[in-house]
Amino acid sequence: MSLYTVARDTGEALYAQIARHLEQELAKMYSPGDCLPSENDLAARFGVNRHTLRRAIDELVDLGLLERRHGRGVYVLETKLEYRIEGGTRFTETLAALGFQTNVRILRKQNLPAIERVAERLGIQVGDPVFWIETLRTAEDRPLCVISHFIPAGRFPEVMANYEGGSLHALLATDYGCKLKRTESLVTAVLPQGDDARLLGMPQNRPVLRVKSVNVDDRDGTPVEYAITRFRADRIQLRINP
Amino acid sequence: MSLYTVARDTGEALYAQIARHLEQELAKMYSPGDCLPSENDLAARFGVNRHTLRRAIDELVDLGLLERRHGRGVYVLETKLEYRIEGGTRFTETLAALGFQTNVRILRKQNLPAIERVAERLGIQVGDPVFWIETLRTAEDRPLCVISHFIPAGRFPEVMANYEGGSLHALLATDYGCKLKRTESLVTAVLPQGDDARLLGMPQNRPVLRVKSVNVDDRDGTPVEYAITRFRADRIQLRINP
DNA sequence: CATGTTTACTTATCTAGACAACCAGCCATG
DNA sequence: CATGGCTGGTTGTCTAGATAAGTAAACATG
Repeated sequence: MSLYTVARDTGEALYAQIARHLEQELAKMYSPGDCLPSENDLAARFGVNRHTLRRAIDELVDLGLLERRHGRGVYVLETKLEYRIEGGTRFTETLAALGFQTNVRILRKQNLPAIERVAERLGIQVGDPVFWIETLRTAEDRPLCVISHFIPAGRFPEVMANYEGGSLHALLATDYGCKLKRTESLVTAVLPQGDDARLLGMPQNRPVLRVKSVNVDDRDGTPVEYAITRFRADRIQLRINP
Repeated sequence: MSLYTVARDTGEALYAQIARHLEQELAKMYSPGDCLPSENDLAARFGVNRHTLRRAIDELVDLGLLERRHGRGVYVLETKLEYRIEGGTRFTETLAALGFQTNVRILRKQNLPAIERVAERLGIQVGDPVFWIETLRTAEDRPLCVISHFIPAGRFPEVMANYEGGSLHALLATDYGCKLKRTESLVTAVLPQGDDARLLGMPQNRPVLRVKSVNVDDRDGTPVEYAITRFRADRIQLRINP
């Protein structure tokens, strides 16, 4: 009996036991950036099939503790001490997939020099040219959210001319081959500012959910888009699952 | 070649293609509450192994579109305009870990019969006794959030008497050995109601972030606490990492 | 030295089959 | 009629093995 043998009779699934075990081990013996032993090795160590071990690792990946890197290994993630909620997904795309009739209206397209906050998130210099695209999205013909997109003009010179509605992300994917990946989302609640209340068809004194997000190109990790989305709070609810 | 045959050469994984296909089908041909064909049937229909089909369904379960019921089938969920982000973590504990001087003040402790909404989330019957504990948490001596905790009195009879401040979760852990795990969080923005604005020291017309969460005992999966937290929106920001 | 190739590793996906656990409804028995 | 068990169906888990595809470093070649 190896030290690592797992009891098989507690009713708890093997993969769950292994996940718990690994989680403790991570805290004790690993640091952020470390690479775990290969799946085959771990499977042998726990005396289970590789599929079962993968299922265990999947749990920890979902928890945000580990990250898989194809062809390289499984790595321990930073343990950020931020207000952290796992996850992150495309926002409006899911709604469309849910069968809601969604629509995009372009409110504004403009070329601007980057201010500090935008430059920092896009990884460019203050003053570098940035496309500022503002859109209004509706679901079932009722306004859902206003989005301000900021895109580095240097990297995507033709986006401004080519974007005529629809999914901006899809455009970046088809024209530039970007594989978009959301890196962070910050959620706050504020009162609507500027034209937002009017655009969203809501009273000035009702809150909006503001989500700031950065999308990077998963191929090289460079920021591609910084977006600030304002949802009508009465029409949206963020679900956060473990 | 069946109508449902999936191309196997596009680079996109089979399960992903099937997930996309099913997602569209859900929107067109199914209603909330419907039961899908069995995994075996679907696997046969798409001409793939049952494991591959399960993987596809897993995707849609993660998206919140479907729900598995052991021994019964896979069911279509309600499509509320609900926005889903993965993840979930303890809330105030993290702040303490960040080095903030935090404090808990008990506003109210009371024994109540469960109303439907609470009973449903705690997995008990309407009318069953529930402890309702309301707390105000401060960080650096400034009010941060008000939390309404609902705890099944039948399972934790002495909690009410024993809880005198500090971490309620810690109490549940030490006194009952609970291993708390957050199962879901729903985030909305609303205007403060009741005494919340006064308690939080903020104007009535500023929004609060309301987070509803359920904590279960990870050992047996039974709900242990249902909590509704109201954060001062100007003091908090939810970070959601992929 | 620079560059392309091979090789040995990794994770990713798919198939196949088995059994466990759970559920609902049918049916025999009292 | 009421109860309990049987039975066929469902999802849940585990094993086994194969192949694809990405990675990094050693290696060969110019």
